Amino acid sequence: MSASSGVPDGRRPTLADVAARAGVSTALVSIVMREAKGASAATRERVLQAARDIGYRPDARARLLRSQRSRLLGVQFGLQHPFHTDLVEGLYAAAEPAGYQIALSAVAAGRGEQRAVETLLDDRCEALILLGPQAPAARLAELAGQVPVVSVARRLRPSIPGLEVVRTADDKGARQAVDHLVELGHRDIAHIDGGRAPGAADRRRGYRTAMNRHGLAEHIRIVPGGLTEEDGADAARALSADRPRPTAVLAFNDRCATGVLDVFLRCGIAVPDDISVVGFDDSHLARLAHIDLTTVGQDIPRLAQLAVGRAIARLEADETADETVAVGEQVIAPHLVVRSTTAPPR
Amino acid sequence: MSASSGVPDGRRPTLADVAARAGVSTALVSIVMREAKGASAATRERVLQAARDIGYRPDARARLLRSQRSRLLGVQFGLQHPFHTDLVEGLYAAAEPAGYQIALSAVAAGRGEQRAVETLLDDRCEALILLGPQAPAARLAELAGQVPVVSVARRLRPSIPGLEVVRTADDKGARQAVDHLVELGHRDIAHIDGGRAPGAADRRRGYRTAMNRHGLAEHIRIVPGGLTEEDGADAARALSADRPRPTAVLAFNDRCATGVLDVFLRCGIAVPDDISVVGFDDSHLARLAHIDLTTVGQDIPRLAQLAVGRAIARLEADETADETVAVGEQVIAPHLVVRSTTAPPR
DNA sequence: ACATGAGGCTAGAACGTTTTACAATCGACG
DNA sequence: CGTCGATTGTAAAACGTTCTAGCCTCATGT
Repeated sequence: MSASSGVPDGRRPTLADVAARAGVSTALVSIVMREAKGASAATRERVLQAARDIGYRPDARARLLRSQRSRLLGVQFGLQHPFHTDLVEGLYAAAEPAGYQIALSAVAAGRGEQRAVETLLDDRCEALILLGPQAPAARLAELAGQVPVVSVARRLRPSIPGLEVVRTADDKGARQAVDHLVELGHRDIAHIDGGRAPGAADRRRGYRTAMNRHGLAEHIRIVPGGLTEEDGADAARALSADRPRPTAVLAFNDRCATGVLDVFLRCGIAVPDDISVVGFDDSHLARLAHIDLTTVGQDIPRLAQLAVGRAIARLEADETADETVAVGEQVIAPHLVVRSTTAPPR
Repeated sequence: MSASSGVPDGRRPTLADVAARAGVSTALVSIVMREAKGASAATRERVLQAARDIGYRPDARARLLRSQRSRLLGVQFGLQHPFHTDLVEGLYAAAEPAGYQIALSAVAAGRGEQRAVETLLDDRCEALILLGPQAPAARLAELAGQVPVVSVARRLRPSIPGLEVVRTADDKGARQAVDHLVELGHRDIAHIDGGRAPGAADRRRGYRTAMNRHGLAEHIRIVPGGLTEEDGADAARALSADRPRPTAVLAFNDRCATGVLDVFLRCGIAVPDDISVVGFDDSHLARLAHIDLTTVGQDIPRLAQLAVGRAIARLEADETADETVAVGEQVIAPHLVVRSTTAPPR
């Protein structure tokens, strides 16, 4: 029996209710609500008052069912990846001022990318922003055929039409990490890789070329890893049994590095005294003082800004049939953040 | 020029397209797509084939514009709270088998609860599941007047109609933590509280009564804190200057505890040798071996399951005008998880 | 032979918006 | 004094579904 809403029955108030109360047509109410021109200041105020009175809120679904534009950007992200949640925060910040909404769809245990993307598509998102997508390139190409797609942090053949890539120069990042370690005096530097994860191939390559460049070819050691703490832990266990043990490790990402730190800690291997550890991403995780991880920083706000920018550019271009948007790929530079998990070898 | 879609122009295929191709009415296609009864096996197959041919996917917006039920549960969560992301994972797992969809709306820097809830409402969610909402009770009551609301982890006057509460027995949790510390031999136990955060009052009270019960009334010390690492760090700095310094600290939650650990670490105060630290939530964070925090565990999958269950119960009850759902509040027991940040005092 | 009922299907009206096309009013200008 | 162009407003047709009512057809029971 809550009388907070102005309509008698339980229904949510609609345009028609507002129109009736203000004594105008629904079309006019629509004009006022959209802040379009075509209404006098006086009626505008009268309509707004009526809307306030009965607690009217436009129905987003109906609205975008009618108007072709939904101004909705679908975002797929990994719930448990700090790097992704940081990115999402940036995406909100970039999209809302530009007049676009974000629709979130999480990838989690029991909910794969396929499912995540499907729900976004069903919601009629105009473009898809995929954070570190793992789907096969063919699948992404297929998607890009239906709707503009921005892949963040995953490199892809730039020739796929309708597909934009925004990413950090992963190879360069790995190189920076190796340079830093070499500068500290390390020679035996291992890399725990990310397997087939987005960016893994580039980081692997960056590591390899940097090692070669420093004349450390024979010390190249790549341990299979992954992108979770568990993957890092497994790799670290393998590594700590190796002889000679490397004096430094570059992990695929911060989560992986955290797993590495854990294992070393429990085995009594001191970081950074016995071994140095470098992560990748500079997510929230790395900044926790208890972890305080030296890591390769990605410029997260920038990545988010660019991703939204590319998606929107694509949309507005499609609208005007303007073909001058063929950028395809934006690569931005990483920068090393030195914290306390790296030091000269003993 | 991508011919992947079966319709000539760029349009997304609709019911009508499928109907035309299969040579039936749109109503029948609708019946088939919804797996409703009223179509023969033969035509059913023919329609499905046509749908596949042209790559038809139902339009979620149009669908729920028409059908009164949207089967959509709106979830408000804090992007940066591991406890929340863990919960969201559980919510997906609970909702999808029940035939409900989850719509996510994040609270983040620059995007408050008000905004988060508004977008959910605009999307015509049938019910709202709010994770640790901080909004004033009056606001929540107002919301609950419009739509069933489930508050997770935030206690509220159970008398508010349309509002369900699912939470952990926070007071009991705090008591368990204090009991554990007392058992280890601690007497001087401080509490860094959560201020006005959800659950903070109960945890404060639980701490206080437990201390009293153990005859440690004069050692009660409550330091103002909050729910982020920064809040914990500030409190820890204050605490480490105090004389006598407490031998144990119960922090408001895991994030706060992490901040505490950081500061102690940097000040050269050893945990658990010089001081024991207990967190709250048992989120991902606490389990990171580098942190390995003794904490009060909340049964996250259970909380999620119950939250979805209550929301759905409410909806189905409203539907049948059945008034037997007045549960209002579900409180579930916490359990202490002992890890490596607690030990007997020196 | 005739009602009865069930299965299979369709026409057409919703749902709550936006959009298009057009009508009325009014001041100004020739 | 008629005509023009703004301005302010409206009626009605979309948008892509679901839902209600009802129409066939055919088998069944009497």
